[in-house]
Amino acid sequence: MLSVIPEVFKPLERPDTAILTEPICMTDGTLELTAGETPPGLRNGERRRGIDRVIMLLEALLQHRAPLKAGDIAKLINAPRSTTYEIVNSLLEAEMLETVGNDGLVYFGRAMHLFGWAYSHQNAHYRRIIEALDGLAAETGETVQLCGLRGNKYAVLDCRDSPGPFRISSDVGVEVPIPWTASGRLLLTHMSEDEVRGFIPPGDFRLPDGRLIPQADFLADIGTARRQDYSETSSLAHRFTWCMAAPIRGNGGRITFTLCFVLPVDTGPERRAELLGLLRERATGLSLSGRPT
Amino acid sequence: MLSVIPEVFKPLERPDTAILTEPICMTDGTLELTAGETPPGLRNGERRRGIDRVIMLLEALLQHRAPLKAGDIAKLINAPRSTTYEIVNSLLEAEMLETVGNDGLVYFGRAMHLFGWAYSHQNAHYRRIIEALDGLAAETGETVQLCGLRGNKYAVLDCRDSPGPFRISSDVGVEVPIPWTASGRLLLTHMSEDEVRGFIPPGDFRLPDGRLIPQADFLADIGTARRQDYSETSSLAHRFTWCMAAPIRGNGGRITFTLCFVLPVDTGPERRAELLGLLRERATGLSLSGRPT
DNA sequence: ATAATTAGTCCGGTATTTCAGACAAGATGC
DNA sequence: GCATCTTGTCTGAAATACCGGACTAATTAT
Repeated sequence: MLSVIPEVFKPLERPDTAILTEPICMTDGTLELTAGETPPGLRNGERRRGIDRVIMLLEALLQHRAPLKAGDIAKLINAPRSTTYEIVNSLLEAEMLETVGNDGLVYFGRAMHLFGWAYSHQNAHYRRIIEALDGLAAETGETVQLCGLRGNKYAVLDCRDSPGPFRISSDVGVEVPIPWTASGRLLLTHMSEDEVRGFIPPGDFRLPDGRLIPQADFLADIGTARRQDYSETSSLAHRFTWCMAAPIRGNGGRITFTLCFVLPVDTGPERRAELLGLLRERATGLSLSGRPT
Repeated sequence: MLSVIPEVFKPLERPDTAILTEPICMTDGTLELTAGETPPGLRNGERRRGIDRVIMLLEALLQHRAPLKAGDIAKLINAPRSTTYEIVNSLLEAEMLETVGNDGLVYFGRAMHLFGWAYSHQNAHYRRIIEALDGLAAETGETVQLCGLRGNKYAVLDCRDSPGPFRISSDVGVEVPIPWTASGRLLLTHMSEDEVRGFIPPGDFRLPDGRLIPQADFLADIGTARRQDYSETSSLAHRFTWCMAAPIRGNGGRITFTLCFVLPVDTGPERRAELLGLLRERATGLSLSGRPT
């Protein structure tokens, strides 16, 4: 089965750390020919399904986090211009996309909002989780996040920012390498070491500041998280943060979400202990089943 | 240009008041043949694009407001079973859909949540609107809604329910005939009378209790709304509600959203006046441009 | 037990959609 | 002013995605 997620976004094969955040892949006509050589695995005249184009388009918009012109989308997702215009117009008509301003920019539309709303409100479980998120934020005044996996990356699904000046929470929906996060360790506790090794793109072990997390350490962390049923990291993705995460288990006992606090790294130990206790209590209260034996 | 929205959902041609909320269109094989006659306008072997199927599928899920099995989706959107399975699997892989439980049910997935979040947070305007919604709800304790158009229907885009026992707010995303609502009158103020006549499906003038709104009255209401710059209705969609709506204008001076209160019909006049003042003040504060001259 | 319905997968042919490229008009650069 | 790039639309042709239908299991009804 052909995976739809294109190599552009998720360099599974050769992770040249080419994580897409800016429109870097501007393969214009000339460049495509000169650097041709047909990068092994992708034929030149590759024809794709409309559905797959749609998925790639939406994913690209999400990663870009800002309105884009149809032409730029075409370059980003590596699709013919004519096709892209066609698809964009279809999605506009369905209100899944919306024009922004008067320069031909498009972004997500009303329909997406409603679909997302349906996702997060139709099942009682998610609603209770959001209430807990609100509660934790209100009671503690700290930054709280709901996290989960998306493919082989970690993503914040929702968050409540601390009202204070300490605001480093990553944006909702931005994909982050799993080893950068405390939650990531919990979210992999259901995997064997081999599965983990095969799952994480090698480039994801390099932190934003250049440090490299030894794979063995990461695997050990996962073991610790499994034993403790929570996970903590300090100064990993950001130098000044202390993160703590607690698991929410789905039907199969598997960890599907985590709740986590993002604290200033100089938070005192007793305050941390207090917050951790609160976090774990709420998270287990939200789990649909206990820890697998 | 072929509109993607299928007749199943929006009975434009012959509005037999067949608004779809329950899976009523279960045209099983036999019935399809007996009742055949090829309902004019739709050929039997009609082949459609994958994209269009996707749009119809998502729209059907939204209207149904509950997880569905692949087979039922196929019936609902009138698509071949094999195609539907194929599409559902593609969307599952992209996490735009998600399996629910263990009976092959599917519903919106994580990706949709993120797309929707992106829609509602990326532009500062919408964020400010949500803050206003929260503020109005907190200050007044009443039910507040953000509304807009979706195609030729009205839809609640977000809401804050009153904490009290009075809870009749319609669900976010449910499509409602425009003439049933106060907001609907405001949202059509940019149209000429002829445009309105062509826009509203005739069946939409019939209220849920069977009463019929004369088209002339409705057109007059729109005129009043245009003049007053707000709109009120009582006991229209529900017998016991008093609705008031105030416009939020987009870039072109056109009304793109409305804020509205849904009150118990016995709310006193002075309280109503107070609430209306507050509502109009907040709404105009959110508009990007003034009333068109 | 037998029949009938449903769930999920698979396959070959063809109606359709995607694709490449052309084109005009606008924008931008020098 | 002329060259270059971009935007948006259109068209013909070919690759293929969608469709119908077949098939197996599982489930339910009679």
